[in-house]
Amino acid sequence: MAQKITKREQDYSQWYLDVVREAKLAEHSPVRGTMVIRPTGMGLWENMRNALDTMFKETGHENAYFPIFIPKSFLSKEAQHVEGFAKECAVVTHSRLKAVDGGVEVDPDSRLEEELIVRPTSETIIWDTYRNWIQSYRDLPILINQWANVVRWEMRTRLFLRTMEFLWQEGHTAHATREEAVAETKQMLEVYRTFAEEYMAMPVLTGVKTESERFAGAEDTYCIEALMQDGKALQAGTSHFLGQNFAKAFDVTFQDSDGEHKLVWATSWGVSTRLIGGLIMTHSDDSGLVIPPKLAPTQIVIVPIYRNDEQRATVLEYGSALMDELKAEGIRVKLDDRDNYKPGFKFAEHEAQGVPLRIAVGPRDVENNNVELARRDTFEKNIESREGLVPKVKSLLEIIQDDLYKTALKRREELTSIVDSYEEFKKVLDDKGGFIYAHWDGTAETEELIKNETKATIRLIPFGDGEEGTCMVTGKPSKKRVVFARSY
RNA sequence: CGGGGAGUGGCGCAGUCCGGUAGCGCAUCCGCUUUGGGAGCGGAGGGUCGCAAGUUCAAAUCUUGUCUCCCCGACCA
Repeated sequence: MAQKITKREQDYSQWYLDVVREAKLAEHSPVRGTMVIRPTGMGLWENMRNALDTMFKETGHENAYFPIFIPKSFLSKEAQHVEGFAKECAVVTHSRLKAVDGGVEVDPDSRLEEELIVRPTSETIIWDTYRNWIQSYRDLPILINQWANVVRWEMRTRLFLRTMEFLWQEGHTAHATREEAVAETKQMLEVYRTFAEEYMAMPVLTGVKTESERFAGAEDTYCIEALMQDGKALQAGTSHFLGQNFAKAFDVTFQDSDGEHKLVWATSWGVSTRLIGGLIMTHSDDSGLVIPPKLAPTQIVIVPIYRNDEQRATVLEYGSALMDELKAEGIRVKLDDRDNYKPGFKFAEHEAQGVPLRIAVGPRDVENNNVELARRDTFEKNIESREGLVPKVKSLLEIIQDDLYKTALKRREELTSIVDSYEEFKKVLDDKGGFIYAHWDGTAETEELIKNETKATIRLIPFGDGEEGTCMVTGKPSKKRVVFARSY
């Protein structure tokens, strides 16, 4: 069997790229750091988007759309925010090209009066808009989400994990009180956690970012943090309590019920196509993509097996009847009736693309009223009776979903360590990787030192109270352990 | 942006050192035989060698510039 996918233990980065390619999720586009998301990848994103969108609606949010172009002056209004994003903004300076012998060049006469920023995130344009929408406490809260593309001029890119243009959702809410905004921030973090666990089958830790890892312009950044198979962490989603920073910068005030004019409290929260990268590195194996049934664009593929036209007709009839029955149950199913590929080839191809369940039907199955069921995640194959197959298959999809989560959780637990000394910390980091719970004195200096010496960062500070101790580096007191890891 | 590697039919590569007008495997198309784990045989199509300049009688090959990708670092979701 030809091996088109590099083995994980041989070269994890190459394996990741091979999986993306063989699963037909995406490919590089001519401009550095940009990608074409292919139908399979987009199908996956659409399923993720639909699930999230439903959850956003259920928590009272509405979708809106704000422009991709932002006046340059807006970016400079919130100091932290500028500092965070200034270095990675694409700027539109001209409005047209002109033809010159055989090609085109930028028309110098078309220089814009005010240059435009291609949004790296939309806080500024949104808060500029909210100012006009908010006058009274009766206008609050504003609970809006948008699905959009954003551009960040990254130095080093990887398909899905970090691209210059990516698709995401950004929620932007406005509230009358601090408490309400904080509650919103936490609620949306919970939405992300639920989505990651229940749909992506990806266990995540939740917590607060340290000051150095915080979103530019936020008072607090909460995050969900996942652990990849190679022991590196991935920030999978963030929810920010923005305090009154943007309200101050954009002068967004409201008259409260007590007659006082007050600054609005804000949140923003987002997840991106980066989640697809996380999904790949959580479940996939050396045969290709593995994706949870709830998100799989195709949940079941039916592969017919035959020796001649007569058998082909019989088997296809049997297979398409089964397909119709599965479709009627709302299952996303395909019948692979291509005649120019052999079954073995199709098996390998659908495995590479991560279809969770395969049903093979051949003349023997038709005769015995059977099918062969094969699980993508475990490669387990069984002959099953055609009678009662549909409910069996439905529950099997649920079992696969569940098993993927359990397997991922077990691996995360195995890759999680608790250490007390810096020596041990370094050893665990190099030998095993993963999440490491350790005491830290709470200073940016110590955090920086650890990062410089070990490349590990504080992924999050867990919520709530923890066991007190002393910092593994400085010996100063620590209120609780924080989570370290090397990360993507 | 610094260090390293690489761009040659759709994909993977050889050819580059030592210039002489492009080849292999897979894929594609046609035909026949096949089909329960990536089919076999026969035939056919497809490349201005990433792009741009330069050197030369002659450039995939030498020189310079530039773009893109991969790995490692600094930055970030």
